[in-house]
Amino acid sequence: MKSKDLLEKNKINIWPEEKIERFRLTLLTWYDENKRDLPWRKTSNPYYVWVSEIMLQQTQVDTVIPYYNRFIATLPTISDLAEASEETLLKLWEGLGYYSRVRNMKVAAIQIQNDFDGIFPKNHKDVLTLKGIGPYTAGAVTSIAFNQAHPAVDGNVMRVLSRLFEIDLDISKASTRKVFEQIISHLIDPVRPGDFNQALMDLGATICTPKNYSPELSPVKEFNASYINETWRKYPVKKKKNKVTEQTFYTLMIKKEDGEYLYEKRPKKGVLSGMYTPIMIEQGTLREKGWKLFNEDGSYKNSAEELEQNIEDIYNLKVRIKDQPKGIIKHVFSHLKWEMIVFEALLLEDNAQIKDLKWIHKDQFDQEMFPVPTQKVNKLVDTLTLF
DNA sequence: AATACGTGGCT
DNA sequence: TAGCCAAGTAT
Repeated sequence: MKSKDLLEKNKINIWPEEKIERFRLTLLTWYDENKRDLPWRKTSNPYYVWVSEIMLQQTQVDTVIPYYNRFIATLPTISDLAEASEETLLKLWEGLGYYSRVRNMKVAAIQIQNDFDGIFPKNHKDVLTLKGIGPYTAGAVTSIAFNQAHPAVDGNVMRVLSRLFEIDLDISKASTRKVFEQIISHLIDPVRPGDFNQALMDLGATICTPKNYSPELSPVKEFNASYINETWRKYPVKKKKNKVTEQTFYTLMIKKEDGEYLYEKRPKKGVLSGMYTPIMIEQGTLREKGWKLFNEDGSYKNSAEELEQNIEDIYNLKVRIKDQPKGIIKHVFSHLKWEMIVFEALLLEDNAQIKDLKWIHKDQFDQEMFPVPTQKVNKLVDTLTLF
């Protein structure tokens, strides 16, 4: 669909040129005086801008800063990234979440070596071919690093614009982003497109916030139709999320006498792919159909014998499991909740032939990459009483 | 088009 | 607290 059709269809009236120019000036003046001092704003190196934009996906600025500094200090060039091992990369990303982001960055770095002579491409279409770079990130990097007038529409921008123009479209729908990109293509400052995009995001992050929003404090309130019409509480329109799936796992900290603990590498697909967790058995998937560790009244059964039998059947490991759980750990993902009922166990006999098992000494925990649920379980190690 | 994919902060 | 929210992308 042509851009004009897209805006007309949604009854969005773009301002006259004179008003657009006043808006640019007002926004950029505010930005120049109020922009946040962020490490990636000290450079226009496209590699650094790229790293920051990937880290900032669905992640708050304060969380990203230390990760960003460590990442570029460790891997200062694109070729460093292309040659880095998966373990190095995951350790640098440990705790940030959405780990496919860093795996994709390595793929993209190799793409840059192979397809673009090792130099980050300037052409917007070329940038979009890079793994892990979608419409937002392509617009952000080309506008910020190369000063090209491409929209960079993220959640902030959609929230700001939906309030400015009283847009009723559901911002949680993928198709909606294109409408906002059309608006930006009209508004964006042709001289300072990178600053314009960042100004809109800063405005969304600091003033035009999701909660505790006070439109009268905005530097662009005179342009804000929802403020003028007192409809600002309606925007943005966003569909509520569905409830997340809840899963309960019997989680085993299996220990050897020498202080090593057993971990299992997760499958290549799915949540926390390729990362290590303790042995986890989902409640309801045990061999004994319907077997549970709890009595009907919610109290614990006084024996983990059946769980031991399942471990032997599945892993060829003979273990002695302590009867009472060591603790219950809850971890919330974006799309599911885990409840981990943690038991300590002692290895009696190891006939395992599954290669994705790994013994790790507790003194080595700091050197290993663990996802946060595993880190939470690991914290219980110091409290283990053993047998 | 809808869903999978982490984590931490805030109310 | 349970739910929402944060500079999205891949499939």
